[in-house]
Amino acid sequence: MTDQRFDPSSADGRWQRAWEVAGSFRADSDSNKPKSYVLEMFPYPSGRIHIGHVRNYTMGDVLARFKKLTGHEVLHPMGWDAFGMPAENAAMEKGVHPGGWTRANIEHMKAQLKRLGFALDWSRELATCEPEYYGHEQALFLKLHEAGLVYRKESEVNWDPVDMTVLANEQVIDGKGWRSGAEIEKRKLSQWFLRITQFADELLEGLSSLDTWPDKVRLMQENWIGKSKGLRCTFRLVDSDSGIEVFTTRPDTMFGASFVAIAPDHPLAQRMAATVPDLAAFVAECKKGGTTAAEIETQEKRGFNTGLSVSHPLESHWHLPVYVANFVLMDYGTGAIFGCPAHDQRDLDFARKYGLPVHRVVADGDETGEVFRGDEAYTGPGHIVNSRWLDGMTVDEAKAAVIARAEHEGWGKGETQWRLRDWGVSRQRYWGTPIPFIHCAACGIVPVPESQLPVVLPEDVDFKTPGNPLERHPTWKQVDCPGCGGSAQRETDTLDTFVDSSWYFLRFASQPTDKPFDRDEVAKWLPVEQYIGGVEHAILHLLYARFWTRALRHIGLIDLDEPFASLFTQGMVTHETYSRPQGGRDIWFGPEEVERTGHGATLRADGGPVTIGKVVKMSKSKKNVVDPDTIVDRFGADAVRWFMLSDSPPERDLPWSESGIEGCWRFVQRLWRLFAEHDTAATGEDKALDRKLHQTVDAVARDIEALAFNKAVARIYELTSAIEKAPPSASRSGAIRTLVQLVAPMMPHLAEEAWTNLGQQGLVAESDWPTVDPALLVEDEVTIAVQVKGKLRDTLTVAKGLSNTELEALALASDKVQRAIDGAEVRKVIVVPDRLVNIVA
RNA sequence: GCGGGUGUGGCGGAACGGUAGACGCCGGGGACUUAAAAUCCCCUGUCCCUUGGACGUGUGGGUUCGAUUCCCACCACCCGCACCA
Repeated sequence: MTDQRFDPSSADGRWQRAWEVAGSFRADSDSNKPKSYVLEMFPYPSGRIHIGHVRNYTMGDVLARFKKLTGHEVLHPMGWDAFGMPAENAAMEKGVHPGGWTRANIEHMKAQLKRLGFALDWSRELATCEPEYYGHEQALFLKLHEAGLVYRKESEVNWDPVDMTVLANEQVIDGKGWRSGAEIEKRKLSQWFLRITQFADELLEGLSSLDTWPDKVRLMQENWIGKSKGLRCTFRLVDSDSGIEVFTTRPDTMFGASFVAIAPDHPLAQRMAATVPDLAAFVAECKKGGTTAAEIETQEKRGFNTGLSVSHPLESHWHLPVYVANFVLMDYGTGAIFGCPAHDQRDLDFARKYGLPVHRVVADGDETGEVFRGDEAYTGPGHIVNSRWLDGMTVDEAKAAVIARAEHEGWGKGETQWRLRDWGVSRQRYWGTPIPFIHCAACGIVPVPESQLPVVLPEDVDFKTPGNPLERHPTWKQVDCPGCGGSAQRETDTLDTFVDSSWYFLRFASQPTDKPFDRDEVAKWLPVEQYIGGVEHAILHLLYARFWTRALRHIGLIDLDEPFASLFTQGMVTHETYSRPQGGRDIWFGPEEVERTGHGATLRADGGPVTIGKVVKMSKSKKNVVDPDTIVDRFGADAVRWFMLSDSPPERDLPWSESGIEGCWRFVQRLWRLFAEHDTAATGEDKALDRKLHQTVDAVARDIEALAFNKAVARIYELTSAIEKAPPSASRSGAIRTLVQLVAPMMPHLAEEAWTNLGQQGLVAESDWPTVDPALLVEDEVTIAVQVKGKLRDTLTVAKGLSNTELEALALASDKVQRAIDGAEVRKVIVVPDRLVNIVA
């Protein structure tokens, strides 16, 4: 006799051990089954698993388990994106070592993941912070260097002048350092770059082959790469031989130009600043603040009139003033622009502020006057006006015409420009992959010989003072030059952690000790059939991984263009917030501190009311987090997994709720009763139930493959109700056995327990997905909607496949329809077979 | 500021241009019980002159016999913006 209730506290661990003993989720490279590589973005080991991880990994797990049931050899691995800033912050705040902290976090989080019963091949686990991983990364970096894809150049960082350290963008708050509170400055450093722009065209073209990626991600990447055709041309300085080189994507608006602006770090600005103190002060002022685009573009547009003038290339006696402006970026184009205020918002803001002329040169309607009014630039299509020989052309025609003339007259040429910039990978930090180069006074910058890899991080570092501990370490950076043998220094920059995550999916395919990956194993498993992670990675991580894959193919290490055949971006897990104003600001309470009471909520501690706030992403600062361990303790892994899959479509946010998880718990028990209490000896056929069963199996399979888990869940609820209501029969017994298999990918522990209790041999995780009889998928009756002038007036249940005339006659015979027509003349009847009749009267 | 997305009952959501609200949660009523828990059954978009009807998918327009779905404009919220991962 089975227990009355399903007890996850005993069943979960028992089945997790059974899978481990059976090696159910070991991926066998030599299997001749079709291969399926299911991958979720690996986590940063922050300390504890977040409920968002649980959602992400549950989705991948359902797919991986389903693939196994449908006859695939599945690779479903897990690892750790283990380098990064939080470990150094912990070291500074708590005095622990980043390595010890990270490894302890990994142990804890691994145990948390295991409790959820994920079908992972733990034999392939990796952590990017171990030399066994990053040593291979150093070797790859050196190979890319040999191929000319790695170089050094100057680039700006956020400099904290008090802590004397480089800050990440997130450490700059309102232009000030997060610890010191000092005003941040932009400072130039010589840094390492990867030549991603060499692949810009390929990365753009490749997007069209990724037709199972979300359109939004492809669009975002396309915009990020930002291919644009434009004109590079020279504006000659008046009374000088030299000029200012400008790049523009809008040569059509050239006659609307009213000024030229250069970046504060443009060579001309730098030269002039040396002799003009006011300009030097302005340039220094521009150095304040952070380096992010959002910050630069939202700050007030300011400029400094240099007093210089340039001639307009199309009209040499027409002179334009030259400004140094804080919104012009040295990194993009030539570091100089011409401003056409009427048709660019930034230029318009600037022109209004400095009283510069605003000429309309593109018109979309009757308004064609030269004087442009208002504070909203017109950037849409139209025809050119007030522009001499360009008048009447479309924007595109005018662009081509100006480029043609510039090339003919020799003052400029058409050019393709990319918004994408090369990837700066230098980080002035300890907890990352050391960049394997040596600085020698005699030989310059020399690669570490492959035989000396890995360059291992020193363990004995201190975090008491800010800055890079590698730089300060007493001995680590002192080495002999591999070239001349003289004394030299190691590079102390480490690699951006995005490098670590740009090839981990290759290392999962095989883990040889003498090389980063085995080419044949990569060929067997890659590309990843389904990659799942958050939208926040839509651009950077995914673009870098695509680039790295192409770069490795370029140097002949693999034969793969795109690493991820299909991509899915899941939504966040959210929760309502609880707060109470105190001392002029809100203080927040966690869900476990609060009692929900009908409409409101009270604080358990004092019984007083708290405000129920917005439903937002779970975060420590708002305290609206739930801990996966706690809920697994209370409800077991299956109820938690089921909740992760129910209700919300997987690409949308999922609001966590106490009542929701309780509902899932009740459903687990409801299934358990159904499995335990039914009459296994019953005989006889139940055609309607058979039909429902086969329709459900078919639909659930399609839903899982489309990752529409919420729909699969809804169908399983429907089938469960249908089985519960059906009288005992052989059909019903069969349906219950099949239902166990349907829920097995989602609630694997319950399913194993039930499978055994039903007398089935082996593990349900290793069984075969039920087959569908196509004959049972079709219904023989359909319900037809009958509308009069588009409004529903009646429904008819009729045999499937009636002709249009039969349906029309049946519809007109309806009393309700006749009442709605009310004697009016029937002008038209629209019939959609097996669906609807619409009478237009 | 720029790029991308989302918007449907009290809540999460479903719906090849064709019956809006499947399925779940909450709530209400009932059954069982000494009682509670658990479980089961029924009801549950709003409004009205309630055997019926009107309204209703962020807002305002448009296309169509018919629009949650397609087009245009707007509003609100969310994500990304190159050193958070």
